[in-house]
Amino acid sequence: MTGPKSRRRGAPLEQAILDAAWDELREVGYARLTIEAVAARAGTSKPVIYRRWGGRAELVLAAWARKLPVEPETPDTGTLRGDLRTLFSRIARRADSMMNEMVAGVMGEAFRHPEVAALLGERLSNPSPLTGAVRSIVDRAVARAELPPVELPHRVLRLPLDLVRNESMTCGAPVSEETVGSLVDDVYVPLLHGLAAVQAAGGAAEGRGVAAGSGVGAGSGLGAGGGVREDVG
Amino acid sequence: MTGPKSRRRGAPLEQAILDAAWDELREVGYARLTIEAVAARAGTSKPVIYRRWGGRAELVLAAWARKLPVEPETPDTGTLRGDLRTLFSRIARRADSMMNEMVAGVMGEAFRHPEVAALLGERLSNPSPLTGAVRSIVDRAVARAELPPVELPHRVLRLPLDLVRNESMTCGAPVSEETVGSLVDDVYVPLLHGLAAVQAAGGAAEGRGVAAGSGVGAGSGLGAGGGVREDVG
DNA sequence: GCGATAAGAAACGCAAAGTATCTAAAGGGT
DNA sequence: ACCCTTTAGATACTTTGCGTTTCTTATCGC
Repeated sequence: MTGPKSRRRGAPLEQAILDAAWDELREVGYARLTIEAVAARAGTSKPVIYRRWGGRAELVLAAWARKLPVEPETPDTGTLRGDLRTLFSRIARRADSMMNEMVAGVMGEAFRHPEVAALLGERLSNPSPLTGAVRSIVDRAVARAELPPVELPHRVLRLPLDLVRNESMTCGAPVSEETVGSLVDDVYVPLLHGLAAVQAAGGAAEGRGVAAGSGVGAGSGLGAGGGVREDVG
Repeated sequence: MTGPKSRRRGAPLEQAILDAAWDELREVGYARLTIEAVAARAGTSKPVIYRRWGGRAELVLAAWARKLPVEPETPDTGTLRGDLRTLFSRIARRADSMMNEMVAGVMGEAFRHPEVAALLGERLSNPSPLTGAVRSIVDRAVARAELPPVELPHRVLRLPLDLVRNESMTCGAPVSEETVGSLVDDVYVPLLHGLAAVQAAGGAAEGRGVAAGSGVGAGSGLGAGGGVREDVG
């Protein structure tokens, strides 16, 4: 054996710490994850971790970043709605409670640490493999003439993930099949049809869709509302 | 004066504590809010607070619940798009960083305390005054023939708030006018048109819209994906 | 091998959580 | 007016984890 006094450095040590952090995250969650526990699990000590990362949030984000996005196999059920339900369900499974608890926790700290906010935002706004799946699903639906040709803005591409995450986080529980159905049937499918319609109508007026010249109160008028702002929900 | 030894009890004391909690929240935010500080500000002591609430999350939720939802004056700019932009902007202003930091923080704890999750979920899924505003805006657009008649499912009614909150929380910064524009133009307006179209077409097939009989992979098949579930974004 | 670098171990001060104990004030009932 | 139950308010305590400091010594580049 290497003996009781072998001492790792650099990359291998870093990997060990990140692995430990990830395992700890899976076992106790973000709220109960402590630097000390990660250090212990990695067989190292706190200062080694603090020398590399600024705190829990950064450590966890680094551990997360190592996990490569899983390319979801694009579902192919034969209908737009079926494909979307399958896709949304898969997202809902993967966005399990550990993941969401982590995101919620990191978010809480992101408000105080701009660099954490930046890392998190980057992580959440680039669901690259998912956007590909959405695109293929829609393309296939267009090919089947189930949907008029439509171009999907970035916002719409990332919407599935945003919807599911929002749902999962606000109810703090796994997203039910019923909810998935509602997201697909009440929101996403109609949205796709609407986008197609709007693009067919507005034709020339690219980019900013719909009634493109109409924005009356659009700029920064924003009306009254300057007062109380106590509540949102 | 009442003298240095006047002692509040019951409701008045409770109100004082909740006010203190709210003020503290506004000043230092959820992450840095401590029970001790709230007790000090309210001129009372920790045990008094712990006798009434289980911890930060419950205390803060109670303080929040006292703030009555502000009835937003329904904007009236003359166009659907203008009204929506104004409404979304107002939501974005009210969902300021304090609010979102609080929600994020409470969410973090909600995963460990089911009762907190319940309170939070209830609070977030009933944006009653907002749904009214959305309805009026849409009704007016329908009256102007800017939009075919359309019925809005609950999910669609709460979508504006969900979209803005999601945006605000994931980027940890105020939602820009540009983002608001994207939410309205790329998502919400097309969605409304799509809903109208779908309802006009599907006519009889109420409730669950679109291709109502098609759900192939809908049930619980959910395909592969059972393996890695490491990443979402 | 030598010297710079950095890991590992231990301990620190600090802050806040949550709990326990005690006192004395408030308020209700007679 | 009194007593008696309730509970506010004060204080102190244990625990936990943070983030830091110090010191020793293993590892690596030269």
